[in-house]
Amino acid sequence: MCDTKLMTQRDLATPTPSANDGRPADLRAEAFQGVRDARSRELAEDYVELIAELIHDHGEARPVEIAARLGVRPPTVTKALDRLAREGLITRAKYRSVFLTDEGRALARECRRRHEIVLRFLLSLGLDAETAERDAEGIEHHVSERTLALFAAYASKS
Amino acid sequence: MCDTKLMTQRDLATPTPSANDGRPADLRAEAFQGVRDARSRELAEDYVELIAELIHDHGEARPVEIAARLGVRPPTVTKALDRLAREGLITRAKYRSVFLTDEGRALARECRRRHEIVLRFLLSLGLDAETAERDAEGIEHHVSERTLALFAAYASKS
DNA sequence: TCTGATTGTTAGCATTGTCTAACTTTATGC
DNA sequence: GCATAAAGTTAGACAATGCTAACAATCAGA
Ligand SMILES: [Mn+2]
Ligand SMILES: [Mn+2]
Ligand SMILES: [Mn+2]
Ligand SMILES: [Mn+2]
Repeated sequence: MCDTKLMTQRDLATPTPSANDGRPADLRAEAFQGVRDARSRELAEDYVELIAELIHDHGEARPVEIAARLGVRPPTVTKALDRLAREGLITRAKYRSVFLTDEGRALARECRRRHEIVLRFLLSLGLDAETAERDAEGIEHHVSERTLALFAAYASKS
Repeated sequence: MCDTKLMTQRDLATPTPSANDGRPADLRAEAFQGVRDARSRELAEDYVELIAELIHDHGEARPVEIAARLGVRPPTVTKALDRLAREGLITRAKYRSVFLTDEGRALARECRRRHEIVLRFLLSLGLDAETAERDAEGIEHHVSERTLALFAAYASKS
């Protein structure tokens, strides 16, 4: 039934010190931790960025609009907005539209900046607009300030 | 208690057709959906990539090593491996080391390729090694094949 | 001003991903 | 070969993120 040779613990223990050694294990773990942290912030970032945009373009941010633009169902938005309110990024009253707190507005500004730098960079690399927008939406949450600076420099130089 | 002016639904409804119009709402929703899909694949990708690397470098992939490199606790790994097995990416027996299925190996190869292209690209942009590794770990899951091609071209050209 | 359509919330479910505490199995070293 | 150390699993908790179905509030038009 089981055709894989069952190796016992420590079987091939000879470390085989090939490529990456030293203490990259720690650094790697930190990198992964950083990615997990970024992932936990993604949702809030996309929400506040979108809310700021809706307020700017339409005068207000309604849950139904947020849901449509994010491509999720209204109850998902309700729950997410509750979390954002709990985190102090927005204020809201039942059945009413959504407002950003100062903190939320600051985060939105920061996200919009990142988004635009990444997007402009991808476009300046020669990527088509649609793919650029798609990729930027994911990448924006995972670029360090340092990388962002390089992206901005490249985009303005080209 | 509530100092925000409570706007009623449709208050500032004048559409204010500023910048982005047309049907970008749909496209945006698709972009967000794509990011959500990518996010749901992130974990499996990092696991199989790491497992392949451990097998290559050390002859086997043990949960304790996986946990150390990812910076998570052993039970987290156990549960994740159960999911990967259920998805057909790995095979395993209790208390034994982990093996990749053909499908898992194929995914690992693909992830490694993406990871390396992104990493080389960031380095060729002038980013320091540590930040590059950090950012690559997050970005790799959100670059389209098209973007990847541009990254590869830039890196080899520079 | 009703009344039907639209919008929003609630309740309840499923999955993922993380943890700690406690337990079991395997490996190691004497 | 046994005792201890190390590795791995199980159980159970919890938060986040999504969904559907059902209900409630608001809006808009006749
Ligand atoms: Mn985004
Ligand atoms: Mn964005
Ligand atoms: Mn990664
Ligand atoms: Mn990777």
